[in-house]
Amino acid sequence: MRQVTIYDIAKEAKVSVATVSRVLNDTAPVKGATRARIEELIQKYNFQPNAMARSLLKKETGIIGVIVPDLTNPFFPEVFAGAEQEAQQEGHTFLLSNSIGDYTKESEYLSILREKRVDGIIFMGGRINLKQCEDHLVQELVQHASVIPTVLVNGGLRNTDLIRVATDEAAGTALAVRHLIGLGHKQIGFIGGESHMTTTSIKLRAFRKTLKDEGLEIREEWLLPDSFSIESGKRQMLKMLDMKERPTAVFCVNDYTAIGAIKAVAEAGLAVPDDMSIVGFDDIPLAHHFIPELTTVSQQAHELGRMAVKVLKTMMNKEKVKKLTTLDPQLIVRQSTGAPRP
Amino acid sequence: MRQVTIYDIAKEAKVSVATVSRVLNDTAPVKGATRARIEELIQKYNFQPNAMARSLLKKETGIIGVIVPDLTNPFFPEVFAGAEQEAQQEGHTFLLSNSIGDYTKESEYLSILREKRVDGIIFMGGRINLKQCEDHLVQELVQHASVIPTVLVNGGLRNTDLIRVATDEAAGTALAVRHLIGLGHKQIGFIGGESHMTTTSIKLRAFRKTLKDEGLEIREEWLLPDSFSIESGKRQMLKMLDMKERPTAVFCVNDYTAIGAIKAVAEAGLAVPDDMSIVGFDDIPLAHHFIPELTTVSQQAHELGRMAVKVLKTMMNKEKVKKLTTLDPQLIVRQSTGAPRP
DNA sequence: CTGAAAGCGCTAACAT
DNA sequence: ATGTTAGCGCTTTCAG
Repeated sequence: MRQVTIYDIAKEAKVSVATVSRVLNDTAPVKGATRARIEELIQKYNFQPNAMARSLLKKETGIIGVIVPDLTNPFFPEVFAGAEQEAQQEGHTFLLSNSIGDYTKESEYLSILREKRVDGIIFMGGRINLKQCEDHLVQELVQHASVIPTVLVNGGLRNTDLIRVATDEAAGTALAVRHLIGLGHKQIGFIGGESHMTTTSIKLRAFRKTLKDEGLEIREEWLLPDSFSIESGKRQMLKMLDMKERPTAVFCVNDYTAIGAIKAVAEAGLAVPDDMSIVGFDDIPLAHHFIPELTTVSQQAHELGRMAVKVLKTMMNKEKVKKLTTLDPQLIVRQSTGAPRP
Repeated sequence: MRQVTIYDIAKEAKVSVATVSRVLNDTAPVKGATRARIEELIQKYNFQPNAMARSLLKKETGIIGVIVPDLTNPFFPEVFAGAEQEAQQEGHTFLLSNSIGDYTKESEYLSILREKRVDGIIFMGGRINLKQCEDHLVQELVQHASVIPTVLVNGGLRNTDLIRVATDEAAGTALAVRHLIGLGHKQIGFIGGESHMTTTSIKLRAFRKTLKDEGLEIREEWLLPDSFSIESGKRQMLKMLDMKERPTAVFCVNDYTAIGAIKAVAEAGLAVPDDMSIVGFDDIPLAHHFIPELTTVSQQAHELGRMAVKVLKTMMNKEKVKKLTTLDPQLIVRQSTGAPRP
């Protein structure tokens, strides 16, 4: 069934398409009677103008493309919701895709977004979280970004000046570690995170710096990166519990590893936080439903999403934007941290 | 910076746009040399054809619109991931929007999707989960569906023949209740769910039917709908624990209420499952990380998403489809259910 | 194998 | 206040 066009309306209303367009967009005065007639027809046929035809000449689609690594990770829907809220007013819509961290897929989506002439791109995960990113992947993104306003969320690419929005993970780490120190801990470990990802190295560096600044010793054997899963948290905590001398508290790179660590402690018949304080990162929903409720650092995912489109909007207006917009993370103190046993 | 067009390529290659189009779409033989020259230019300028111009005349956009009530609820990202996987091959992309269950917002998005001429719509949540839906909301959706292939996921609209894909919630409920009965429970309660939503009434009806079929008594005071939150589960379980005579097991409408119920039991100093068996519904990630791990019914969210686009694809091909495609839920037995105390 | 030209549905000068 | 017309960037006959 062919959709009705502006021509059909015009013909039946006995006016030109220009007039119909005028009432559609309220872009010039139209006589009351004519307008009424046209509006009636629009109602009658339930006419909705073809956005593509319009975009073709206006050169804007009202669409923002979003690439996330894994929507199944609760962090991203939260960012998305924030972005959506901020985009609401301007009536922007989102083309969303999961890259599953697969660089090929990222490239494909980038192409699709480009073909669809989206007004802007929000890029998360994958290549922008790598400590070392292959050159052609960098170039590709730079190329796209030179044509379409693009903002990288919680990531970046060395030697480029791509616009970024990020929570200050180093500050977040410092917040968490200071909290532990404030509680009286002097022996603190680090668990989780893949070493080739920036989020891990940023946190690890901040971790070391904070300990050092506070005059505490850094014990290399208590630095146990691995991956981001619950399993890996469990594994590394098990390893830690096996040591003759072990920390009284650990900082985990994210909430999943923290939960894994807690499980390991519990299964070893020890108590959190009495025998071991544990702090996570991200504040996923699970964090405050878990028992014990997890002390963690909130990345303000929602705010991150809002900020990303805010920045994107100013880019689309061709105004100047800062290369890096930073968001302050927040420490959420709950039950998994406490003073060490005397 | 104006994007390069097929004309720019054509001019520089000294051929007509038709020829460029031919190599772009491999739609007719082109002499090797010419083709090479053109491909080189395409490379050089990083040319990507404008999808809108193409869609304008092909009358298809390669976009599927998805309306979900709340992406922050882990069920939906899972469905989305399934849909994405299935759509992959055909290269379809998704325009996603959160309606927050707000009917006005649903209407807005429906309009936008229509204007953008998406190839199909996947509709979830909101009005299609209402026992009683206002007529104009029904009509609106029917109208859109008459123009754009639309599938309703886990919901429906009375007196319409909109295409639906859904997990069989009644069967899932029966599965859970039979499991409880098989364990030896004879006194079983029902917790959670808003009464005006179909998911609640479907489950409640199946609950009653199963008890009856198994020859068990239905105690009206043990039927406690409320809402879908953790809080409501807790609240109703508290109420139940206060009764002089109480069930030994409860079926909760979803995992959140089940978790709330468990918390209430734990805080009352009782044990799950020894003092109270609890079964949830949905199998959200939290379900198997919670302590005790939750016995629940999986809706097969991922499969649901795949099926939805599968159905959508056949609709887009103008082939016949069943009005209702049903998916069998699965019982996932974990730790929150067991035999009642003797 | 290649080119010319019509047209997809709409907007925006430019006329009237 | 309204109509005419030229595109927006692409695909697709129809000729050659």
